Amino acid sequence: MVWKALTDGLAEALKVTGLGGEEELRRLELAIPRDSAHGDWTTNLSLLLAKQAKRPPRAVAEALAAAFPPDPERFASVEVAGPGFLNFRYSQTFLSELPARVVAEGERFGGSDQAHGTNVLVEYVSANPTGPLNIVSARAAAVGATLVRLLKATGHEAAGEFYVNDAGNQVDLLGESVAARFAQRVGLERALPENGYQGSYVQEIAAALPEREGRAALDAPGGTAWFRDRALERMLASQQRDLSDYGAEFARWYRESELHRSGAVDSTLEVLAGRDMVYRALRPEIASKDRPADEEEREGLEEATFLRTGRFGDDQDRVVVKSNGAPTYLLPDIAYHRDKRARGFRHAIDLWGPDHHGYVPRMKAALLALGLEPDFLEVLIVQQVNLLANGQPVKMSKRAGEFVTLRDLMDDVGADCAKFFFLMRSTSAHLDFDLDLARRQNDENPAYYVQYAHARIASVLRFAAEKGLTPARAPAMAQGTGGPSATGIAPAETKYEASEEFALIRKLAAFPEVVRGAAAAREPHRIPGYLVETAAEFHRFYHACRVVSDDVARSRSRLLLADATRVVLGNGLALMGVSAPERMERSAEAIA
RNA sequence: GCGCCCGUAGCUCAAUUGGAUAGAGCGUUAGCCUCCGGAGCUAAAGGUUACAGGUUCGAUUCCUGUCGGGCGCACCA
Repeated sequence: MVWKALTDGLAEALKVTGLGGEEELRRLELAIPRDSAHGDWTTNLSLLLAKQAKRPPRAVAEALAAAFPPDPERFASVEVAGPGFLNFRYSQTFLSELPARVVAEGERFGGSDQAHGTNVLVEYVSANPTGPLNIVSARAAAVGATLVRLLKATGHEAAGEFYVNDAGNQVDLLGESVAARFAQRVGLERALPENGYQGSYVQEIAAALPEREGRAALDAPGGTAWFRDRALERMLASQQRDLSDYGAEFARWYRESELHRSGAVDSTLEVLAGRDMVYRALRPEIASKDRPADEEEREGLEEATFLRTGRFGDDQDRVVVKSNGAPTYLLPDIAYHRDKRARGFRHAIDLWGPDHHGYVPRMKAALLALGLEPDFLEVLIVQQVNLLANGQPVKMSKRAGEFVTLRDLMDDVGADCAKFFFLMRSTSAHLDFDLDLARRQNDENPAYYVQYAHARIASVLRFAAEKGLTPARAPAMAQGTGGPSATGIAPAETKYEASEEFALIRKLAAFPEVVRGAAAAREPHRIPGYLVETAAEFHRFYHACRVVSDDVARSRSRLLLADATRVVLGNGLALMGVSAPERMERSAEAIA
């Protein structure tokens, strides 16, 4: 991996010149400049070290460049540029051999073992099992699943998990709503509870219940539990089916009820008490002028149990056990994260919806109170999605149960297209999802651009094969040894001259760094961005360079480059969970 | 009132964690099919990065303030 070679080389240069050691190396930033005139890789290390070295940045850069160990297999030059950047340029050998290396590594190309197997748990979606998955869940599912794949690709032991809130008021309310709809179905009078769920799926669940048992449950003392349990399992199964069809994999569906049953909730409270982190008190006074109505409600309240989250950066202490003895949502959630750590995960990444961002300081504070490492939990907020149709926002009312579901979206624009659109944008930014554009199966739809390039390459390879031409390849290829010569292909066997060929090769060479950066920054949107650029680079190459021609050696070199591009596009799409088609049918709409 | 996300081309968004001349797509305009997939390519036009300060070799990025948009501020989950 080039990134590693540069890091090692600069470490050596720092040592030789006496400009720094491990401390300085930690500040090292390597990047692929957007302007290729600035080389294939660049670092600003000398600019960062100039002050402490008490030498001008350019002088530091000169010294580092001179001390950088020669590596003609990879680099042709190390230049000092601008105020003191160090720019590295690939050697012809490296570039000529790269396509063969990409094809030899196949689906492994782009990955690395950089993380050395660090355990990471990614919790995502975790929607309440009280209704169909909505559009924000669809976005979170695309992002979370891709994040897991990115982490795996960079050497993490990563797993996806869905936290099922199957305990508490919300599922009780679902049970009561279903019970009411069931009663109405069998001709009995029963009003929907206040704030009950109104979506049509509630009726569907009620309609599927066996009549005799249902009637018995309606009359039984605590019979709503019967409705609750059945509604819960049905909702859960439906969510699991939707996410599976959508391509979002979860290693485990972790139920909140397990935490209550196993005693993990109680023991977590005991641990917090043992650390002197909880106390019993009445709710603190809130400015009465803002909340006059609270005066009456507060009368007669018993003491609740508070957690000292205020000590750890939260605005105030939070209630973990209500005055009626029931835990708040926070306590089992703390127990859940404690369990994540106990299961051996070194790091937990949670993807939460936009309405939960206020909950982040509370949760982090709670885990600090528990004694977990400060950086154990990392929360990413998946911002909201605005659906647009005919250029107008699609109105969605959760109260009336009217909203576009994940299933609607898959049926409407397809899972591939939906995922591509969600992953195109930065997770932390609001997203306008243009349904009209996503529905369109023509050149205006960016989701097809990358897939088209992949299908086009497959077509060219098929065309060449019919003429008996195959991509250039070395007879014996060393597997998995890494390094530029690992393919064993001799440079003379591939012949590249055109600027479009080298531009494409350079773009392919950047893929591992894009994957590494996307994983490290938790920014999946870099992948589709890179793939669009790569597809564009391929199309440029394709227009400028005839691939299949009478020149057999050149044809085979170019077929190899096309094949390498196919591998990279395929790997990138696989990271996104988007299919890489060998063929694409022209739709009637596209032809018109 | 407090907190979080955000404000970049007509529209939707990037900008490699502070880097070199702020880039794509759509839309607009002008071109390119005897030939490997035209769902493609080439080019033009389009910017005081909301505004005002600050930090430094360097700011779209970090800090402060103002304006504007969205979302949160429960003994709900």
